[in-house]
Amino acid sequence: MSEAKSLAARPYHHGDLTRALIDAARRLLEAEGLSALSLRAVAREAGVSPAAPYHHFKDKAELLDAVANVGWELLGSQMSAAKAATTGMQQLTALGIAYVCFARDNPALYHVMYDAARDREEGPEGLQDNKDSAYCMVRDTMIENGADPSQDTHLELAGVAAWCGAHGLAEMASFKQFDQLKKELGGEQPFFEAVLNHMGLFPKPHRDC
Amino acid sequence: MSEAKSLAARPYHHGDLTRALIDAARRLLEAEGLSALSLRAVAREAGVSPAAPYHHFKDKAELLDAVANVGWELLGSQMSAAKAATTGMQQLTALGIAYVCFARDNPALYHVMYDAARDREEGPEGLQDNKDSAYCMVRDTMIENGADPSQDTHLELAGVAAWCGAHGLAEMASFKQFDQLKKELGGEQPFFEAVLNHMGLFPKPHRDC
DNA sequence: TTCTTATTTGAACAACGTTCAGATAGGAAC
DNA sequence: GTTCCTATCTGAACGTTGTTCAAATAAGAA
Repeated sequence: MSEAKSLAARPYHHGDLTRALIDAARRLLEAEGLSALSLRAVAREAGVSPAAPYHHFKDKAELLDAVANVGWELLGSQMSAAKAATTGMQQLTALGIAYVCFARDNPALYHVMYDAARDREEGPEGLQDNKDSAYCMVRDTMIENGADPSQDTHLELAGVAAWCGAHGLAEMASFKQFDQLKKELGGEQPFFEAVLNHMGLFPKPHRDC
Repeated sequence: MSEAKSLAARPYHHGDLTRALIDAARRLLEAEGLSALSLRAVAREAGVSPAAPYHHFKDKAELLDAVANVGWELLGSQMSAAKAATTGMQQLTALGIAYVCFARDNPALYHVMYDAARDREEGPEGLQDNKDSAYCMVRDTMIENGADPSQDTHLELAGVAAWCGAHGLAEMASFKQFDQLKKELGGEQPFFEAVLNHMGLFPKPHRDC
C-alpha cells in the first residue's frame, strides 16, 4: 500500500496528482478507517510533501468532498447494476439491498459521503439532479412500477421515506445488537430485506388497507 | 460561557471535575459544534489545565462516551414525557416525533451519541437493557397497543424498522432538499409525521392488507 | 532560448492529544 | 495537631496534525 515506493523515481511533476490523492485517500480510508485519514498521511501515501495537496485542493475538506463524490458515483453504478439484474417490483428491493450492501462493504467511504453533506447542511451533492443518482433511480423505478407521477407529493414522500429508511438501516446494520435477529431471519440479506419491507420502500398498491 | 471566570477563585481541587468536564463539553458542543470540540478546549472551558482531564477520563473518547450517555438519558426522558402526554396509538407517533425533534434540537450531541456507538461497533450502550431506553419504550408501547408479544420476531422487526427509520430521518431532516416538501405538508412536524407514518413505525393492525 | 506559469518542496506556526515528573491539598492514622 | 498517604492538578514536553509561505523546479509558450 504505497504509491511512493512502487514509483520510486517519480518525476518532479506528478502528472495527475489530483487523481492520485483521491485514490490514496480511498486506500487509506478502507485500510485504516476515517480517524486515521490525515492530509499528511494521504500526501505520504501518494509520495509527495505535506504541502503538495494544497495546489489541488483548497482544504482537507475539499479533498474529502472529492472522495465523497467518487463514492456517490460508485454507489450509483452498483445500484444501477442491481436494478438491471431484476425486473418489476423486485427492482425496488434490489435497489434497497444494493444501497445497504454498499454501506456495509465501504463503511468508511459511506461515512465520508454523509459527513461532507451534513457539514454543508444540504443533502449530498449530485443526488437529485443527476439522472444516475440513487434518489432519482428509486423515484424512476417507483413510477415504472405503477406509482402515480401526478400524485407528486405522495410519490416524493415515498422516496424520502425509502431514502431515510435505507440510510438508517445502513448505519446501524453493523450493530451487534441485531446479530440474534439476523440469525432468526436466516442471514444478513434476509434481515435487510425484512427491515426494508417493513418500511416504506414500496409505494402502497391500494388505498389504506 | 466559561466556568473559568465565574468561579475565578476556585480551590486547587475542583470538587467534581468529572461532572464539570461533561457539562463544559456539552456547552462547547452546542455552541461551536463537534469539530471544535478539543479536549484542550473543554479543559479551558472548565478552567483547568490540559492535563487535568486525564485523571477523570482515560481518553478523549472516554469523555465523549460520558457525554453520549448523558445524551441518551436526556433523549429517554424527553420521549418518556411525550408518551405520557398522549394515549393509545398516538403514543407511537409521539415517540417518533420526540426522537426526531431531539436530534433536530441537539444535532451535535446526537452525532456524538452515534459516533461513540459506531466506533465500538455495538449499538448505543444502555439502549436495550435499560427500561427507560428509547428502544424499550417503543417496544413496550407497541405491546400496550395491541402488538402480539408472542410473535417475537415480528415484533422485534417492527422495533428495528422504527428505530432505523427514525434515525435516518433524524440525520437527514436538516437537508435543504426537503424544504419544498416540508412546505407542501404544512411545516416540519407534519413532515416528520408523514415520513414516519410511511415507514414501519406502527405495527400493521391486520394481516397484509 | 527565454520567459511565464503551474507544481512541488522544506521550513515554519499554532493547535491538538497525550505523558510525566513534580507541586498541592484533603483525609486517615497516630 | 502533626505526619503521612493518596487523589488531584499543573507546567513542560513530545510527536502529530492542518495550513501557509518563500524558494526551487519543471513544462510549455513566445
